[in-house]
Amino acid sequence: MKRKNDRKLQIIEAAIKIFAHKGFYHAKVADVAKEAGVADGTIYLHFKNKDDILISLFEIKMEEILSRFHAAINKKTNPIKKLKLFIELYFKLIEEDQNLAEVFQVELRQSSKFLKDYHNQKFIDFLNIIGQIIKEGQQQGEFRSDFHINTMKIAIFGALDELARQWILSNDPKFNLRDVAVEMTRTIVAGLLPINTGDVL
Amino acid sequence: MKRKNDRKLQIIEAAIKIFAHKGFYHAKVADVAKEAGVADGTIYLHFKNKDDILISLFEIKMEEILSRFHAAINKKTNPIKKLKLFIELYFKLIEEDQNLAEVFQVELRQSSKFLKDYHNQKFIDFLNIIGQIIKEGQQQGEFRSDFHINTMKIAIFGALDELARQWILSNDPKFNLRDVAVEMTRTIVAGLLPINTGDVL
Amino acid sequence: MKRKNDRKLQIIEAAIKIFAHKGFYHAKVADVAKEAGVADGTIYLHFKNKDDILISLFEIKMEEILSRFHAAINKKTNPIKKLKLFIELYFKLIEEDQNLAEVFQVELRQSSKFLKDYHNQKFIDFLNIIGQIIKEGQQQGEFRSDFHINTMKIAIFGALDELARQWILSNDPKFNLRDVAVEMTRTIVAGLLPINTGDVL
Amino acid sequence: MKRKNDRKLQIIEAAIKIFAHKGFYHAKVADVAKEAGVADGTIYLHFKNKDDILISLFEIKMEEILSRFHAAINKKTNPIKKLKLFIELYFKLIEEDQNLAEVFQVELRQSSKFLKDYHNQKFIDFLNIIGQIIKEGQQQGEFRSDFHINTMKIAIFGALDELARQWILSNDPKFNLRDVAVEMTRTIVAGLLPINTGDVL
DNA sequence: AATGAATGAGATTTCATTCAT
DNA sequence: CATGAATGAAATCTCATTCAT
Repeated sequence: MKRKNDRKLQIIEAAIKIFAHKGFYHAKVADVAKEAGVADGTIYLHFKNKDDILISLFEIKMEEILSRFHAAINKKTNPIKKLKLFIELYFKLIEEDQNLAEVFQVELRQSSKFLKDYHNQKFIDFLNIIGQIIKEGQQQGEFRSDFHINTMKIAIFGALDELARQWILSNDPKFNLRDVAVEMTRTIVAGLLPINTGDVL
Repeated sequence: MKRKNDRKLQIIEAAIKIFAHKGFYHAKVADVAKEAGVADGTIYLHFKNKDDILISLFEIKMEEILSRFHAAINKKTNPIKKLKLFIELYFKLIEEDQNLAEVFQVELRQSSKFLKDYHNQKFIDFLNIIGQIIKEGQQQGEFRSDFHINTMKIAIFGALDELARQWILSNDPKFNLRDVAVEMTRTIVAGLLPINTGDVL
Repeated sequence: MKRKNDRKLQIIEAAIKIFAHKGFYHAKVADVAKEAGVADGTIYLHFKNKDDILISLFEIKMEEILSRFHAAINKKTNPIKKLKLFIELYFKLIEEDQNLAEVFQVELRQSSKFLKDYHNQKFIDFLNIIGQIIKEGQQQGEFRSDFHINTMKIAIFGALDELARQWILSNDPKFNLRDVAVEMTRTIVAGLLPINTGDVL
Repeated sequence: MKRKNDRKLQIIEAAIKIFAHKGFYHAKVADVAKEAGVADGTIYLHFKNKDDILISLFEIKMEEILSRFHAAINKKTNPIKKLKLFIELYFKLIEEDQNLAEVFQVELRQSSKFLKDYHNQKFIDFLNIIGQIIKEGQQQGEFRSDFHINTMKIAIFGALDELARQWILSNDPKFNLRDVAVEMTRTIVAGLLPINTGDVL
């Protein structure tokens, strides 16, 4: 049993690399097999079809990520600290495994719409980490309450995600995600604090 | 015998519809031809190949969008008003032509990495509309200066874009982009105002 | 009527050039039209289809060639002189219009087998010029009689033709067809003279 | 599961038959596949593309032919005997495998100009068998020396080749290649013997 | 379980030919 | 007569998936 899972992970790691470099549609199953060092047919002992590789990859990796995020964030109690940490963790994640990041950013975004029967619950869970933090912030009076949590969690994720994407696409060495994390934390928190902006708008 | 440009636009409109519904990779050139009411071969009188349909589509539509945004935003002088307007225009754009929005959001994001020799200058121009607004805001002392314009323009675009994407993907009638515009304007402006957050972080 | 024929010849000249450079199958009717300076559709006012361009081209040009050869050769009476002249005329023909030569050599050879309903009578007539010369030579006792005219006319044509082909393909400036004509005349005549070779074979 | 080479040869044999009957350009890859009893896609496991079938076919068959000719001819020492043998072998080759002959005669002649990057070294080697025989003949004083070997090898090949082609195209049962071989040997040898023809020319 | 040769459906693209102007 | 935009049949080639070994 352990062995079987090893082989599956081995294929997934190969798939991440290949999908990141060629894109899901341009990647051939044979490419993944070669990168994984197995025969083409072996892929089909572990995955239903090509789509299933992408879905499984996402499920498995996302589970790891969710655990990691939950574990780290639950150690803090202050919502602002939690938000700061989330941002740091997110950019660290991107930096650590660019290939995985690229697959998530580009391929899954596009694919979830076309992969049959795939409801992307893990992504929703991920967004909800932010949602939960904001909620606590509102409950504790640290954040304004004149916005919807569902809107804001998407907006925050979108901001971080787009920064991550542009960081991946650009190869500018001056584009440093740690600095970006500091900037973004400051700005996002500023945007959420209970400060009246009514007079300028 | 239609004017050459008419025929090209007719195919582009069909392509937007088809690509939005099926996705670029799942869409057949024959689908586009049928939707446009022309023969398959006619496509190739106007476009080099399938990729070229997507690129041309983007170039032409993006030009329109850039003009429209520039024209509207240049009528205002106050950076905060400009930012507010940008957000409104962006969501209006998404609402007006969901198919186009979907193609831009999903297909082009994925494709721009693989379409050969396609440097997406128009997208950079679009981002720079936000960049320019922020810059003016900083110069006029309306916004903080402790962040990079290039970071912030990406973040703002990412936030709006992700909201738009989720709006398109969800069909929740309660998810109203006009309300979102109001919320986001308030929050983004709050995030940029020259207010010290140092004490909470 | 004269005008109509002019237009047809104009297309034929263009076709010779295009077919010589690209080969019949790789040449597009549109290429021929462009080279001729007419619209694609105009071609079909003068020719039934693409095959018909090649056939007509051959018929018209071959008629000219046959007349020219007959006229020149009939001025001589001696079969050896006639043969010498034929060889000279043939290489001169090749040198004069390489494009036409190339079309005849490569395209027609291949095409006559696949062009529907085309029995290549003109080519037979051309071979028979040689046949007639040999026949006269035999009758006048200048040539041996222990070979078949039909065999020999093909062999002689083949020798000259292959030399022409290689001359066209090579661009060796030292490969001079006039010298070749001299050599070949000497050798062919030697091969036909009534000299017994029985002892060496 | 056949040996890889078996499968390739099987496809080549099918291709020879199909190309001979329909011509390279009119033959569909699907025709070859069907004749070979394999799926269309299988062709592409062994050949890069349709052109590659023709080139591979030529290379493989030509190698066989060159070996066979070299082996047989090297058993003789006398140049005249060698030439006689060459002629016999050539016509035998044509008779033995008419389909292959047809492909070589018609298709390759036409194609070699267009198949990209294909320098037909094997054909040059084949011509040089004749060249070598003539050279030996000259060195041993059996043949005249007042002609160029490079000219004569082409002429001899051309004569034989055109006879072969006409034999294939005609279906005349009286057209017998063995008789032709005898005639041609006599004539070619006569043409090369050191006999002065200066007085008749 | 693993292999990898074989499959064959399916998509892009070409281009000879037509016909309304 | 001439045009050239439009047609659409047809062919090459790809690649996810299967299955005998």
